Amino acid sequence: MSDALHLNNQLCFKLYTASRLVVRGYQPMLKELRITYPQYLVLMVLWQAHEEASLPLSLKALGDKLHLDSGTLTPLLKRMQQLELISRVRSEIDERQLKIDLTAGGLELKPKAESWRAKLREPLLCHEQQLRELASQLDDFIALLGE
Amino acid sequence: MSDALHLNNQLCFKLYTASRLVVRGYQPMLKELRITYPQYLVLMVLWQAHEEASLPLSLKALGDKLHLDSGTLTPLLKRMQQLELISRVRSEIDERQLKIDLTAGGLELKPKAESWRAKLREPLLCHEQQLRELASQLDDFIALLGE
DNA sequence: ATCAATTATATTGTGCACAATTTATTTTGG
DNA sequence: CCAAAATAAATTGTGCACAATATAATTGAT
Repeated sequence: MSDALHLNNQLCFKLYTASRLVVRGYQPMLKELRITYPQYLVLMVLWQAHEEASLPLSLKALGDKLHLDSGTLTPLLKRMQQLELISRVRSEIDERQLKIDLTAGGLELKPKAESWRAKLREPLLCHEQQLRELASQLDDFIALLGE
Repeated sequence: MSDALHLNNQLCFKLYTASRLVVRGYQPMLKELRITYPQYLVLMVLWQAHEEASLPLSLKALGDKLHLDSGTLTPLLKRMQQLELISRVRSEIDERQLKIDLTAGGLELKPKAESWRAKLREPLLCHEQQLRELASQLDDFIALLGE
């Protein structure tokens, strides 16, 4: 049969599709918050760092968590600064580093995101166990590919 | 604790990360074949259609399989035409439709991709069952989100 | 037969991803 | 101390994704 290259047999395509579908699901929230999905990911890192009192974060530290480099983050963070969600300041200790911090505006979005997240999860509640399994398998897979 | 928005607890972020990691894994093949990952997906659809003797495909039919619209596909297919991997011809029956067909050049890449795929899977062979599970769970998840 | 609705593709504009290179700063080994 | 290596960001350039809109061909209901 030789369907090795059959699209629907390819894990890569399933991941690509699932990832885009999820982002699509976030659109109502993102539209209301007036941010993009990658910007939402950045905010999640910063909200979390805020909880842990480890703000500000360098661009590098942020990029390590998201697996993104300065080529992606530099323009993205400039846009977020324009939106007054974050601040971008050179470290005085090490002039190479750019310190990223949350502004009041960026912090304000957190409770809104939390309530949206609850709302978006609602239709999936009855599949909680299935989602937990998927998440766990993805963790293994990501570890397998070398993280 | 309130770690609902913790990055590592978010399925969406795992999918986003896993998807990008896989594409990264394909880079050696893509570099040799001188194509991008989305172009590889298009070729997979066309190779499969070729097997089923259902070429040419309209842009619409291609987009339905990949869940991509003309905004993405039109420029992508134009580039693939430049690379002489595909042909783009208006349907004579319905002038709205653009028929996409494989060229000899596009067909030539298939055996190369097949052998690359075998090589790329090699290090994962011992996790065959785990990958099959993940694929199956992704199918369920994609169906859950409405496909 | 005609025109309104539908369908297929193209276009425009924004924002990632990422490879490759550049610039500036800091660290380190001799 | 100093030059070479390492590190952190920025820049440049290409190619998706996708929303929104435009254009043109076809269909369908009257």
